[in-house]
Amino acid sequence: MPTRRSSGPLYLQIARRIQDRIDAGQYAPDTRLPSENEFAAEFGANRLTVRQAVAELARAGAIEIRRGVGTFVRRPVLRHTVDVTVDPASARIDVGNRSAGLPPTALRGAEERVLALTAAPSTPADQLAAAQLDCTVEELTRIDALARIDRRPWVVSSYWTATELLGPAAAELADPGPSRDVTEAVTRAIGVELEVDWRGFSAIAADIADAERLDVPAGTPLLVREGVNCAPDGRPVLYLRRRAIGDGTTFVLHYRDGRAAPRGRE
Amino acid sequence: MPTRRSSGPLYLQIARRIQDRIDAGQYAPDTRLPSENEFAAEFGANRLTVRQAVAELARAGAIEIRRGVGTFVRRPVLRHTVDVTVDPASARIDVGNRSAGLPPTALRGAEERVLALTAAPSTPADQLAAAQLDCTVEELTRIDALARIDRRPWVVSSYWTATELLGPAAAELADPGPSRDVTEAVTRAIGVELEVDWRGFSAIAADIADAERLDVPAGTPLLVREGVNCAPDGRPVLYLRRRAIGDGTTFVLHYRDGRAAPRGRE
DNA sequence: AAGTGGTCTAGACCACCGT
DNA sequence: CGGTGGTCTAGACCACTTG
Repeated sequence: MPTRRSSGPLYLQIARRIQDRIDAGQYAPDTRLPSENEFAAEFGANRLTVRQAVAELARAGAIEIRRGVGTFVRRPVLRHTVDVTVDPASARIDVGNRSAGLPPTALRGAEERVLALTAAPSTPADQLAAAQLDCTVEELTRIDALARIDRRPWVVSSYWTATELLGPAAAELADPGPSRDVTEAVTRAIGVELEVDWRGFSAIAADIADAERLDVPAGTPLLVREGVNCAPDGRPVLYLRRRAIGDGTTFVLHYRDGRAAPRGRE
Repeated sequence: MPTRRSSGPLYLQIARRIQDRIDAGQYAPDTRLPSENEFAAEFGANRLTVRQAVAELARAGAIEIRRGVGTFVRRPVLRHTVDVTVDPASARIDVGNRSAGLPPTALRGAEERVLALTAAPSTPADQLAAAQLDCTVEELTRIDALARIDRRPWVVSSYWTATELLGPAAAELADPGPSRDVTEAVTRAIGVELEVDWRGFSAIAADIADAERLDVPAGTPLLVREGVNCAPDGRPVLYLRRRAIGDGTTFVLHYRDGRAAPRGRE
């Protein structure tokens, strides 16, 4: 499923061009974008077509539309964080990680493949990862992977870790051929036992890139599960961020022993 | 913020009328809806206007559009459930519940008010709640509440419990005036100590009703946290389902003792 | 008052799907 | 092939915000 370059509907081409300018910093955060009429003139398209492109970016969360004022590049969102300390006795459980002994039925027909391996990446998400791992983006490698269930795209995962830690095992990971458990492969490449530091849940709109990989419309709700794994000495070593198609996934935490799974689910 | 009846843009009025027919069962699940041209003729509107209404419902997840074929009423989604058993030692921790000793800073400026109290409700969500609590919808009462942070809508919560269990305390709850901790008020009304059975996380698109309550566009990603609380004898007593504006909320689970909160968050 | 985005119409052509 | 949704245009009027 190669990324279409400059094909497809006109409104999508326009949306991509605007998004590219935002990514390039040509339109900075909080900056006002050109008006719909100005875009229409520039791209030689009808205002409604431009409008569709702009609406797409707004749904994807890239820009914000203020009626009667203009459209603006969005800054990374302010989040309300609800913190909970889980009993450290359960520290070894990686919520939602296959290697934690999940019932195999939960992920029957699942496979995961590496999409790309990028050294020294530089998007805003990469900056965040660097902050989590107390290092710079230059020291990082990002691994992008796509998991499918029954051949349908299900979750996009990104893993960040120090390039140095990956070492020669990186080459093996880069081979996009085989299906594998990427979490496990990365952990093995790093070569130390990792323990979970924290996990967070949130929901976002699919941006244009994730939308193409998951084969859903931009703006589709995605369930985000992110978190940090540490080396035994407590140093943060791995930051991961999964985006699952939200309305097809539930993470369930069971708090009581010996009870059945939630009822009434198909 | 009263619900607009038959006002507002034409495309929204049309969307509501179609949604009403779906809710009433007039258009059953998997049924094909009238074509855009047929709707246009019926409502005396342009096809593009109808199209906007239909797109709204599709974003809200109520219908599914199949190109070249037609639009169909969606059935409740098949979900992939990832189950994890948390050490029962942490059974008393209600993830994200204020009464569990969360740092007050996490929810500074928060308030929660009851919106409505409905006996014997009958939507699909109510059916699900009844299944979770091993009873019929006739025996249930649903409590809808809206929490705000700094006066901005933040999360819509629905609580289901047996009408009988609520007893006379229901009248007090129904008073929409005061701000209160609804979880705590309901628990007190029931009169027994409750413990957490399970909690689940998923992401959905805001339907038309939630979109109005949260003052966001239909289709906005919402972070869903749902679960069941039990009486000490193990009987499921309370089912709750919160929908938070997804891109403004993160639930963070800390697995290691004595570590700082996730870094790099604003 | 001027400029912005929001809604609506009329009409056209295309791409996709089933028969 | 016919019907469906998908895209695009041209033009119009409205509602909102700011100066």
